Amino acid sequence: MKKKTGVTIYDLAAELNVSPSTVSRALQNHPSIGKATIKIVKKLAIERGYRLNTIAASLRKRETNNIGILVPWINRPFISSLISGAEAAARAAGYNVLISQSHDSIDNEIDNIKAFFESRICGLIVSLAMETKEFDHFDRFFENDTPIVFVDRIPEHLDAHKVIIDNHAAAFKATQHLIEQGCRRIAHFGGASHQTIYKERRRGYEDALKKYNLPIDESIIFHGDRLSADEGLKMTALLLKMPVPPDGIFSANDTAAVSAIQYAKSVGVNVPNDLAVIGFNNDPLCLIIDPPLSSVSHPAVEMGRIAVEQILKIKASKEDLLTQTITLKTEVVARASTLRKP
Amino acid sequence: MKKKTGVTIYDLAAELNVSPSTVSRALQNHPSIGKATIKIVKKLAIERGYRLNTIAASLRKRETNNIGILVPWINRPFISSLISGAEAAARAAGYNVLISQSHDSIDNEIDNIKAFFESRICGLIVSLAMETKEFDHFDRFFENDTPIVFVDRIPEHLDAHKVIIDNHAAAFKATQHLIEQGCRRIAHFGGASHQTIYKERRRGYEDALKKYNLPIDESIIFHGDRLSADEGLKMTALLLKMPVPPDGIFSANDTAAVSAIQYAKSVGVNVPNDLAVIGFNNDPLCLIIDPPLSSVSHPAVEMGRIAVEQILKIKASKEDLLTQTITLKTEVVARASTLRKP
DNA sequence: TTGTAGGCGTTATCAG
DNA sequence: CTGATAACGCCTACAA
Repeated sequence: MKKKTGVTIYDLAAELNVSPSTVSRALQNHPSIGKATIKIVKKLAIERGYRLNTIAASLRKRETNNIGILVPWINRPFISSLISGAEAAARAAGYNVLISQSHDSIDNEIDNIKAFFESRICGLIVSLAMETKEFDHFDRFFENDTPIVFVDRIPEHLDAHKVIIDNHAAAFKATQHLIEQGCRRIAHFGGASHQTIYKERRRGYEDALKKYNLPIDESIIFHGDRLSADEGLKMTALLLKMPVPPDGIFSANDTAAVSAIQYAKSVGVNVPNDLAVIGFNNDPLCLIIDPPLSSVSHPAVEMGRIAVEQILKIKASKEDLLTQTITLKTEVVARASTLRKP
Repeated sequence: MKKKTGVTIYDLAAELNVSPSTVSRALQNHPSIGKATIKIVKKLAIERGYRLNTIAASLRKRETNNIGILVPWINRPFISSLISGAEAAARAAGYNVLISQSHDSIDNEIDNIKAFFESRICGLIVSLAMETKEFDHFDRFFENDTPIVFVDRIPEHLDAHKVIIDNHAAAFKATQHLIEQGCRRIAHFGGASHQTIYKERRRGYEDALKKYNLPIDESIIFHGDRLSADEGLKMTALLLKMPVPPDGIFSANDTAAVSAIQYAKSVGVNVPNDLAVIGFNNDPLCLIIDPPLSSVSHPAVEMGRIAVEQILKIKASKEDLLTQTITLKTEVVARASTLRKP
């Protein structure tokens, strides 16, 4: 198992009768190297097929050019789109992308963060595990000045760079949309309530109800652990068995919303007329379910791209940048699951 | 931006009055180091919070502990599951996973392979881009003895390690299932016909027809570029406008199959009685569409895991292993889109 | 503008 | 069983 080493800056230096440092500097367009020298060096580098040994450079600089991405699950439409956007942006800038998944477990999250740290990533993008409530495991990166950007599921009270959507506004608009379609008793499927995104979505939901003077009824507000299809079915079953069932559901994700539609159909409840349903994320499955599911668009690919751009920006600036939160736009995508015929 | 260096083997060596080499060897359980020494060294390593600098080790060993995964698209259910399986297995073994996507373009594939090579990955898992017909860009890895494992979309005639499913058998069984449900005129949606998986699926389809003495009719066999939802709609529209439309469709993926159902429903064609539809991959959307889509299960997570295991096995063995093709089992998952009432 | 020299932290090769 | 020494390939004060 021998790896061919390839051409080094020493080889080029020898051939050109200059020192290796000159070659090194020329290759990186160091200002103090003559234009002519730079040109000659680069020309030979190409001719000889020189390739930077990033490992050696990493050792010297004490960091790699790998950006780590930690997410709860890779195989979810929203997340894999986010990764896709991040990967494309990173690669375009000459960085690699390392991925790992917490499976929504805090222990995994801690382990993976540690592994990332030890492999000397040069930047980290994180969407928190459902379980995560403490953030000490990120401290080593802060101490280290390794840029971190939190995306989507973020630590609300941590002073850190973040890329999010306005969950409150999105939820407000989604709920408002249901009200505009005539719903007066709207249930809510939320996620773990310590997670900011779910807390905010619930707040948006409640604020919309308030604005329209509709009562907030705790008995039709649920919080799922995972908002899985299974949970969606169970929650809907509970709702529809109530003496006064709701006439609308705002679900904090699409999976549970789809289940709601499926369950409603199975017991002869008409969607959207008896029960209007709106989800969140605008996953591809919105277009598969019948009737098509209204949802809130989520710019996942863009979020991934911007997170990488933030990492690069932070790295590029010498001083510590003030932490910044970038909020991306979302909109209600109205489809047949909420559009009632007049 | 200063990175804390942390404890090195020199620090441990100094404190224990042994040489750094002894520490290094003790840490890796080198056989020629005394049990006692090993114990002492490891104990101190833990106490002092020593962490291996993988970059330095990589420089010395000329390879990293990063496994690269190149896939067409990350944000597809089947692929993200495959990555998920690979990531979990790699991480459990102490490896990181680098991902990149070709977007089904050969140029991207070549670029990404080059980037992987330059970042000195220690193993590579590849599922080919739709466009790929030549494989020279992998040569550098072969010359280098860096293990490659091809998964799913593989180079048929290249002597290499592969993890696949038996596409011919799967397609045969799927087609047979349609026949058993009474279909006599079965159309086929295939992918790029130079890709082995699609060629094999078509062969399986044709062989099933032959076995049951059904004619093979080229006019109801399509090959999509991407097998997208859009293509699915168009192909179905063509089929249903024929003087003698088919009574069954075997699609080489689920996306196009779902479109077929949607189109059929939109023009009042009953699924499964007028038109039975079966897809491939058993994506989550099979359970969303109404009627639920029959499909062929695809052990994507397992495929990812096994690919990583193969990489590790190849690395572990000193001599060049004979190339091996591992074929995973699939089965027909029959649902309402094909199950006709007697 | 360029060269020199030392070091990043580890591992492999020799000797003992 | 253990130690000294020399790489791995690059970068960066400091010197010239």
